Amino acid sequence: MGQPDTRARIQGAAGMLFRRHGYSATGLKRVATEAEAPFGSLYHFFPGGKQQLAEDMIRTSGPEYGRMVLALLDSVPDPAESLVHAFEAAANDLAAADYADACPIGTVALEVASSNEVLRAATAEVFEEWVDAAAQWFGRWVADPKAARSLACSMIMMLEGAFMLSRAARDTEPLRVAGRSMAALLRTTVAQAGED
Amino acid sequence: MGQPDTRARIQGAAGMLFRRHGYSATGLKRVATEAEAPFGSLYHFFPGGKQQLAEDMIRTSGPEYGRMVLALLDSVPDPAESLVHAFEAAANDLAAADYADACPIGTVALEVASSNEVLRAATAEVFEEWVDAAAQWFGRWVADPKAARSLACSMIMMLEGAFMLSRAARDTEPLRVAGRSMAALLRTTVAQAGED
DNA sequence: GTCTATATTATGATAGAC
DNA sequence: GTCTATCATAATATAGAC
Repeated sequence: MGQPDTRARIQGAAGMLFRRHGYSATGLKRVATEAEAPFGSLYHFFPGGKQQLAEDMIRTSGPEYGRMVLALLDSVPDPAESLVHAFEAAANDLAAADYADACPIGTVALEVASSNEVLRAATAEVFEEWVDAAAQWFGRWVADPKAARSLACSMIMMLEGAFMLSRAARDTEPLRVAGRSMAALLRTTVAQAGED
Repeated sequence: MGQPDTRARIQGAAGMLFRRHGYSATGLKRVATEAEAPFGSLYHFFPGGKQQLAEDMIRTSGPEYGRMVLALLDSVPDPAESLVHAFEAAANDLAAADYADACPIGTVALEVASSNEVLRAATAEVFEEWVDAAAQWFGRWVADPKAARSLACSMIMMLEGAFMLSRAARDTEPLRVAGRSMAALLRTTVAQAGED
């Protein structure tokens, strides 16, 4: 390695561009420029070209992002309050990034769902991992595994949908609404279980 | 008009491709081919090129789709049950379309959010219209306008997020979970208002 | 209004000197 | 491993015959 990790810079630039503009709109020339790397290095480190670069991003940034979101979920003792705080943190981050950087794989996931089987499968696996991890977290307050998994899946969906609406409107309100709705959903699930 | 509405065929083909593959991945050559229209006709009817074609799609298919979804929400007297049925209908439609045709503007909305101000604003206006219309519907069962609007926004977000996960996994389960969660959210909101 | 041909630029990808 | 030049192709867009 001559430069301080050319490969990492390429990965970083690709991840940023895929996240902001999606798969199709991201050109490899632009990736090389943004990474301050010669174009040839891109194919040296990623012989599979654009698809390999995207799959690498999905399988690296995806799990990382999942861990980051899950880590936000223990900010306070009350889980419902934690949900509100986590979505508020996401809202603040999104606004600070000028509504550019939301979910690293969401845009790509929709783009490739019907056109690239390799990348579709990669995004599906990441979503599945997120739901599994979140279901474990909800399991700490909801005894029924099916109920915990339903909450987990709902949280991921609400987050993705909230990112879409917040980015489109350039307004954090959808994300804040999503957090309050998830808190209400958790509270009512816990209360309902207590009745049995 | 010589052929039975060349313009409409171009609109239809563009809408289908934008919906399935997004904005960047949709080529105008392919649009013309799919529409069985000569390439020149495309620029004859849409001098603004790709962007005009996309904006037209967003402002036409967007409101149409909103009305279609809202119309599903009165299938049965109980509103919570209606929500479950509406999401189930969306799930069945998506599976029948081989997970290709979900929300007509969702993919485009994420793609253009940080790169095309005209199209971003168009998607934002459509989402706003949807939330307004849904808030009116929820208002029939929830007296507080803020609560009704919160439910409406949550429903749209949950639907968009569910489309993303269902398309990625090629599985209708996320959409069905979303419907049940929205039903629970409505029920708890109605119950909570009754306590006051 | 219809349709073909083409201009121009960008894309993903490769070859090969160093 | 680095970097440049270039390939082949496809993109958006336009010109102009009919």
